[in-house]
Amino acid sequence: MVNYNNDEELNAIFHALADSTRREMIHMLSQKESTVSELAVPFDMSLAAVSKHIKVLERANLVERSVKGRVHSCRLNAGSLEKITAWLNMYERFWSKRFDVLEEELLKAKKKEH
Amino acid sequence: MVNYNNDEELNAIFHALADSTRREMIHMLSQKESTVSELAVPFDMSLAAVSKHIKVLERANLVERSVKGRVHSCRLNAGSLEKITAWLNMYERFWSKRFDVLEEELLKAKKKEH
DNA sequence: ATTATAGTTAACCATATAGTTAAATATATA
DNA sequence: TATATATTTAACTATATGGTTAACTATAAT
Repeated sequence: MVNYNNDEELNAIFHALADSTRREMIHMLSQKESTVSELAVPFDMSLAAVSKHIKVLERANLVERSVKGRVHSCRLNAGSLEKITAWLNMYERFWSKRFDVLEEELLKAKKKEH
Repeated sequence: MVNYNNDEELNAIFHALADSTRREMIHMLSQKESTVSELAVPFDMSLAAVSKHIKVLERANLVERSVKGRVHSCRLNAGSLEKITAWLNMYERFWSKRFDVLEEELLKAKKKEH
C-alpha cells in the first residue's frame, strides 16, 4: 500500500527541513560550499549542536560532506530536494498555479505554431 | 535576519509533512473531502491518535475542518503547500530541472513563432 | 429517555529531539 | 614534540512526539 523505503526517505527529508537552523544552513550552502565551523557562525549554539544538525541534513541526503585533513566541507545535494518536489507535484493542483500558467503559455505558443 | 513568523509557519508545515500517516491523510484528502472516521480507516491506530494527526495538519494550515452536527469534515488547504513550494523555489537550481525543461520548450516555441 | 455514533480531551508512557558540557580524535603548526 | 585547530562523540537534560486507554461532549436515532 505504501512504499516504506521512499516513505522513510521523505520522513527524513521533511523532518530535516522542519527546523529553522537547518533551513538556514541549506540557504548558506546554496550560496557556497562551507565547512562545519563556517556553518556554525550565524548560530548561537555549540559546535556539537551544529554537528548534529549537519548530520540530520546528511541522513536526509540533503547535504554531502568531503573531508580534507581536519576540515569537513559540506555542500547541497540535488537529489533529495527533487524527491520532495516530486511528492509535492502529486498535489500540484491544490496549491500551485505556476505550472498551469507556464503550460498555458506553452500551449498558446504551440497553437500559434500551426 | 530571519522572518520568525514565516519561519514558525514553515516549521509547522514541514513537521506536519514529516510523517507517513499525515502524508497519507493528505493524499486521501486530495482525492476527496473526508470525515475524521473516514480518514482513520486505513490506519491501525486509535481515533484519538488520528484526531491528533489531523490537529497537526490543521496547525500547519494544511487542512481545514467544517463541523456539521457531530461530523467533522476535513479538506486540503491550498495556501500552506504554496508556502513550501515558494521556499523550495529559492533553491530550484539545486534540484529541479522541471521548470528548465518547460521554459526551454516555451522558448523554442516562441522562437518558432517569429 | 436511552442508546449509539462522531469526535475530543486528559493522563499517561516510551522514544526522539535539540540542546548542553566535557572528553576524545585527528590533523596542522610552532 | 607540544600545542592549537577542526570536528565528533558521549553522557546528560528538558521538552516534544506519537501512541495508548478511559472518560467526556455533542449530536442522532430508537
